[in-house]
Amino acid sequence: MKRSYDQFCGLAKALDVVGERWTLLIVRNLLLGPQRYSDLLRDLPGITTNLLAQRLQEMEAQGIIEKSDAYRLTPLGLALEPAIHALGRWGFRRMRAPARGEYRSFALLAVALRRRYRRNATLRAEVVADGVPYRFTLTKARAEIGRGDMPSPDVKLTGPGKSLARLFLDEKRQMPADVIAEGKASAVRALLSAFAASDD
Amino acid sequence: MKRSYDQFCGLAKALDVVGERWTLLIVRNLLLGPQRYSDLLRDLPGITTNLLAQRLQEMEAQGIIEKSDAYRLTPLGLALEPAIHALGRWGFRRMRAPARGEYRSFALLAVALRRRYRRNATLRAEVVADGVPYRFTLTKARAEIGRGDMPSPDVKLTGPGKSLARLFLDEKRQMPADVIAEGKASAVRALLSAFAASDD
DNA sequence: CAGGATCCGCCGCGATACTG
DNA sequence: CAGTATCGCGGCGGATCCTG
Repeated sequence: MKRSYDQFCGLAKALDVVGERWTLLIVRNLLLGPQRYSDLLRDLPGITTNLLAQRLQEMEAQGIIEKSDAYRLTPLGLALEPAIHALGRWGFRRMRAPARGEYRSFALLAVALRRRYRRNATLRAEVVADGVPYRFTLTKARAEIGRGDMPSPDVKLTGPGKSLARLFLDEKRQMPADVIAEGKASAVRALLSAFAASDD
Repeated sequence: MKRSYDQFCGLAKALDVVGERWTLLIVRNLLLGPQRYSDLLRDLPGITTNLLAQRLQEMEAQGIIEKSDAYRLTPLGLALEPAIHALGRWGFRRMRAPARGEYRSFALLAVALRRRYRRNATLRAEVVADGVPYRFTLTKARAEIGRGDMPSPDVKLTGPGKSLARLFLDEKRQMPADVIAEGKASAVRALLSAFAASDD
C-alpha cells in the first residue's frame, strides 16, 4: 500500500525503497557495523522514535537490514554503499565549514574515509576516538572501516575525535599534541597518507 | 527556511538538496538534454503541476538547473549523474519484468544505456524511437546520449520504441522486423554490442 | 533503561480547478 | 503552454506513554 513512482526504471525503483526521509542515513550509519536501536537514535539527531522504528521495519521487510541482536546490513543493503558514496561525494563539494549546531562525529568522518581510500596500502590499525574504537583494515583494493577494536594492530591512534579528524583531514598530517600514536612511524605515515584529505 | 538534517556529512548535505520527492527523477530526465515544462510534466507521470513548478524553482535556486528557453542542467546538476547511475544500478537489480500500468519509455532506456556503455567504441548514431530522435556519440571514454538528431550518422535505427528496447536489451541482438537499420552492418553491430544488456 | 508504541499537530504532497 | 490557487490527506516531527 505504499506510494510508488511506478516507472520501469532502476532509479525510480531504488527511490521507491530508499527514497524516503532518513532511510539512506540509517544505511550510512550501519556501514560501520551493526548498531542497536538506541545507538541509531543517538547518532541520528532529529529522528523521532516512531519514525526510526517504522523505517527499521520497512527496511527489514525490504531485505536491506536484518535484526538479530542489533540491526545489520544484509548484502543487499551493503550494496547501497557505492550510491551512498556517490551522493556523499556530490554533497561534499557544496559543503562549507561546519555551521554552529551542526552535528559532527568521528563516525561520519569514518564513512567518508571509506570512500577516500587511495588504495595500495596494507595495514591494520585501530583508532580510538573519544573512547570509541574503530578498526581499519586496509588492503590493496579497499578499506574496511568499522566500529570495534582491532587485535594487535600495526598502528594505534588514541585521542579526541576532533583532533583525530584534524589529523586525517589536514593535508599536512601534523600529529596533534593530544593524540597518542603507537606503532612504527612508517606505519603511522602509511595510515595517514592512505586517505585523500578531500574527495572532490 | 527548509528542513535540513543539519549534519556535517556529504550524504546529508546532498539529501538536503536532492532528497525530496521527484527531484532526482527530474535530474534524470534532464540528463538527455534540455526539456520544457510540458515535456517534464508529460514524462513524469504522477507529478502534479504545482509540485513540478515548485521543484523547478528550488532546483534553480540551488544551482542545479537553469532556465532559459527550456530547463537544462548546470554543471553542478550534471555532476549528479554518477549518483543517479549508482542508485539506478542498485534499483535495477531488484527489478522484475515491467508490471501492468508501469510507465515505460525509450527515454528511460536511454538513460540506462548511458551507464551501461562498455567503452572503446567510436561511433555516431541516431536512433529514432516512435518518431523521437536520440543521438548517440560513443567515444573511447564515455557515451553521450541525448535527445535530438544527429547529422550524417554512421548508423541510423528507426522503429517503435518497444522493438528498439528489445534490440538493445536482448543479448541476442536480433534485428526486429519493424526496425529499419541504415549504415554499415559492422557499425550496427558495434552500436548494439557497445552496451551491456544488463548492469548488475 | 533499552526498545519501542501511541497520540497529536503540521506541512509536504497529491488532486483538481483555474489563469495569463 | 506554463504555470498559480485551493483544498484535503498522509507522512513526518514532537512529546508522552507503555512494557519487558
